[in-house]
Amino acid sequence: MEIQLQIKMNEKLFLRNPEQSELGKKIILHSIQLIHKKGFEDFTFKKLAKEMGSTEAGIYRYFENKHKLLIYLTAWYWSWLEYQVTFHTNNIKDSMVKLKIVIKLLASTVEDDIRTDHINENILHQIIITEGSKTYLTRNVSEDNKDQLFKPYKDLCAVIGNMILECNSNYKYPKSLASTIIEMAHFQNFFMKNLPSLTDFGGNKDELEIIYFLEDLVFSTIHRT
Amino acid sequence: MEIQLQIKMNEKLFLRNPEQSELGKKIILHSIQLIHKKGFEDFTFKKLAKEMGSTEAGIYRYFENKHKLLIYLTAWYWSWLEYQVTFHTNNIKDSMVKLKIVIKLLASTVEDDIRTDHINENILHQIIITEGSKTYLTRNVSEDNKDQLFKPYKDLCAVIGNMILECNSNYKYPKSLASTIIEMAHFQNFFMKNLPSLTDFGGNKDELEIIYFLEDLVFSTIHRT
DNA sequence: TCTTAAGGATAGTAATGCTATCATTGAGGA
DNA sequence: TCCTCAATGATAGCATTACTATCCTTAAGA
Repeated sequence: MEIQLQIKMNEKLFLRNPEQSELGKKIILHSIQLIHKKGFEDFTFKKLAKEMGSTEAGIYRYFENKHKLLIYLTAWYWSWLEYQVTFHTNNIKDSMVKLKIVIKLLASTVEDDIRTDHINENILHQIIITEGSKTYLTRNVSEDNKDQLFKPYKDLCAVIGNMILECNSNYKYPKSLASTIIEMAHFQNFFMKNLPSLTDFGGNKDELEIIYFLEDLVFSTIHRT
Repeated sequence: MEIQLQIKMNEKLFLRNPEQSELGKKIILHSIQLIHKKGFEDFTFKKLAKEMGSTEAGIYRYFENKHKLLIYLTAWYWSWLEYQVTFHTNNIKDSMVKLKIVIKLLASTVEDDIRTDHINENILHQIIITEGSKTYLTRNVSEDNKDQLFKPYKDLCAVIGNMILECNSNYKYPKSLASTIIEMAHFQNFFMKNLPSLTDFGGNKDELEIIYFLEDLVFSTIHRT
């Protein structure tokens, strides 16, 4: 069987839905490649247009500006990841096991999901690590938040928060711990690769270490005696 | 007695030392105000020049670009904070007490240090919360890191890591836990104010809650049974 | 056949991110 | 006292960025 994965995105994220045209999908495909190649600061719609063999104006018909495009990609990523979490924890009773699966999904190298043509999840994951927090660390957070642009991130955080509560319904900070896990899965990865003295993973640069660190952190915290 | 506080900054952070002239100090003073007011993305040297009643070219004689200026301010902040940590934990034997002091210093509203004329630490702290991670989340991390631009941050992380080891020399991830504390002191604060559903601090917006969360996290992790 | 929406082509404009040049001033040295 | 030189101010200029607007072509659908 051949399955295509479609994620329904918030309409406020775009001017025209990029999933519904060839040009739109090309924008997504090439923007992921180009942001990864140049970094978000050095990425422009003009360069993207050139890379795609299209025009700047054409891209502006889909996305208001490059920041909205980044929010789109990030929102897509978190939605996709929540789906992964749901799928991989399905039918599992033990909440600790579920949490371990989540940590692994958050902190591991992602493999490209072939059910999504124009999105390379592996590269997208790397982008989210470096650029993800820039989506909300702005003057516009509140406004963007009112438009629900961060809903996928908040939903995932809620899902993880609930798993934490299933492990220990007396734990007082499930949501803060959930956002800590999510952020740290990415930051420790970034630090490991770029500022290794901020971590204990030194030269070996093994993602497994991050998983162990996070598991230790989470389970000692929620199973406090 | 009247004491002035001077922090010696890495020479690579500037073209001309802003501490050593009136114009330089004005740049620091007004850049803190303006970044706080407009956010880093919307902050430009032209606007800063206008605000200061100086010229764009004049500012470029001190700082290569606005990103370097942000790194300067951030590096200054972390140096100042390490000094605060050293000062407030001086003569204290109990490592747990020391760690609690650090957490409090990291997560509390900072008061303006009158020993530094041209720097408002309270506002600077708010800037670091929102803009701090943008200093390293770039394509240039490795290069900037080679120039030692992040040394104050890494030094503080090392200090905290050592305190963690003093509490429990068997704990395996002192540095990662230290960077987690530092980052989360800021992120949870940002979330509390802007994306509260990512935290458990809801409407009350009390920094004390963040301190309790971090203390619980740290001490259950390092005192795991 | 007519309509219309999507996309290509091109132009234009204000702001940004610089660099360069020249004049002024004021402090310190000869 | 004069000279020098570094710091600053004033102004200009230029490539790029971040858009917006217009016009044209094409292909699908009613």
